[in-house]
Amino acid sequence: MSKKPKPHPQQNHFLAALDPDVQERLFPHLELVPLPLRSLMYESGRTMRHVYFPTDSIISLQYIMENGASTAILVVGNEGLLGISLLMSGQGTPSRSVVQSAGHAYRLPRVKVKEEFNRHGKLLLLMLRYTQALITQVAQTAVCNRHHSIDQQLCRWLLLSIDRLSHNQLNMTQEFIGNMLGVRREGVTQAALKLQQQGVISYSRGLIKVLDRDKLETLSCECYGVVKKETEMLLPYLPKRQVITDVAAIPVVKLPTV
Amino acid sequence: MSKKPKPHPQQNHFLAALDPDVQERLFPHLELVPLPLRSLMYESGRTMRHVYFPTDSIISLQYIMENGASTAILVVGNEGLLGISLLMSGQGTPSRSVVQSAGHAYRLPRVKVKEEFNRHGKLLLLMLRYTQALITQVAQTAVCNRHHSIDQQLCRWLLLSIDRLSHNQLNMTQEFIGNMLGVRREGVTQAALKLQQQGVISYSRGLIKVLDRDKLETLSCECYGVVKKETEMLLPYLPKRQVITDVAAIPVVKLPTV
DNA sequence: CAACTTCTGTGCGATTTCGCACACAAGATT
DNA sequence: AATCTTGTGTGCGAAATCGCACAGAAGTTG
Repeated sequence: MSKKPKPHPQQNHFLAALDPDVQERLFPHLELVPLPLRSLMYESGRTMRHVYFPTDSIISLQYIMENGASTAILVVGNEGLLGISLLMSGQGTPSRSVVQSAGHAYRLPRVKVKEEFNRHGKLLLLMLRYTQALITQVAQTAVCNRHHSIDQQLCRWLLLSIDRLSHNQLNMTQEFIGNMLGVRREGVTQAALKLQQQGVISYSRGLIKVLDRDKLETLSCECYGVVKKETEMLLPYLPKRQVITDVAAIPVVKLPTV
Repeated sequence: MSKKPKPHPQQNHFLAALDPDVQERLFPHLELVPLPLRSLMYESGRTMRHVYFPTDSIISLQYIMENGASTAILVVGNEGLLGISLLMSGQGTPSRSVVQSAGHAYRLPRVKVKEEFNRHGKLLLLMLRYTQALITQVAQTAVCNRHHSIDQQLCRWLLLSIDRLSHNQLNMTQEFIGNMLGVRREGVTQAALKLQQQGVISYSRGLIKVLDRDKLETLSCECYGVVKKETEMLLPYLPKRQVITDVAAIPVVKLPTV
């Protein structure tokens, strides 16, 4: 296969929504980072030096219990960014961030973002709105964990994921999904089987294809809809006033693997 | 019983931590609001015109499902404030806020807070830190809902609540706790019985007394500790530089009951 | 004090999820 | 082709929780 073209920074909606002057200040410091499946972006206790803006990748944020059990509480794709806590307090969070769908992200040094943040312009404004959408997603996860079946939660999870991609395929095993939802792998198998029998998805060895998105929505709990609606209300990144960027000139960085 | 003295604004740690000049600008607009048990502070779809700073009350924030089931995702006491979403986006959230422990709160018109917020001073700084602590609490609730027993969650809930009061008594029925945790009333009864038999709490008809706080902590899941640690790290409201305020001059407001 | 409402205790079968064990299937390795 | 690793399907008893029904206890009201 030949070399694929680099993704453009503007593919990340958050970056795209920044004012041209902000973009002009920040974009010279951009680095492109390929994100292989399952690489570890952040772990509790470590220091994060960059803020990441996914273009065609998905990062999920999970909390890990002392006994190793985990739950994903948030999915970040090209609608947002990873690392708002760096702006809010400078402190890390007691969480872990893992690449859930391989792809790329642009990143900026936390210092540069912080500088721009302190100008109290569009970046601050967008960050606040994104934070509220984030809180909604986390809160709805809490509710969902309490009240809904594995079947419903699987639907929600699949929808949240494909919403953040330009295709309908997901690279994740049932074991992985189990970790994300905080349930047994067998439980995911049962739920996935039902979906496959209904022709909603098909899958094999870690590759899931969504065949009937509409049906998936009807089978999902209301949680997905609530989050989606709130997100769309809070993040209407409408007029993309783009700064022309020479993508080729942006350096590419390799992340260390776990 | 004779009239009790008004609580002081500085009893709210957030207000107390503001710089004197900020306090001087804001405090003239303060109103004192008595918060009767179970009064409704906010409901999804309504407009909030004030930001509330509890002094000796607790407000809990819950999400309601279409079928009426609910889960509390956040507890707000004198360490924080209700209404950050007004600052973050101006939009409401799909949640409901209820007074969980009667008492008082000071409130400020959203416009005044927003004005001060836009000065990008201490208020903004504190608000960001508080928001991060809030996210941690919500996220930990999500994890807890997934992985821990009713017994453990009851302990967590009791601890979060009494931490925000100056005494060790809680006014809530088991039915109410059930609504907050999103579990059946009978489940709460079972869990509460165990605690009472171990001498950790005593209760009768909606009045719970915490007798052995230490034991309660050991019986709780790790979620409580994580939230507490993060909160203390993020909100070290250290030097209280107080503006002398004439409490008597602050107007008192009555909230409409549900 | 009688009637009523509210809160708490208890029992039981249904349901969901868990934990574990194991079989099988599809790629990957040699 | 033979073997190994990884991912998926299945069966079972155990545990937690649910939904419901009802009884009794503690206040409240008339």
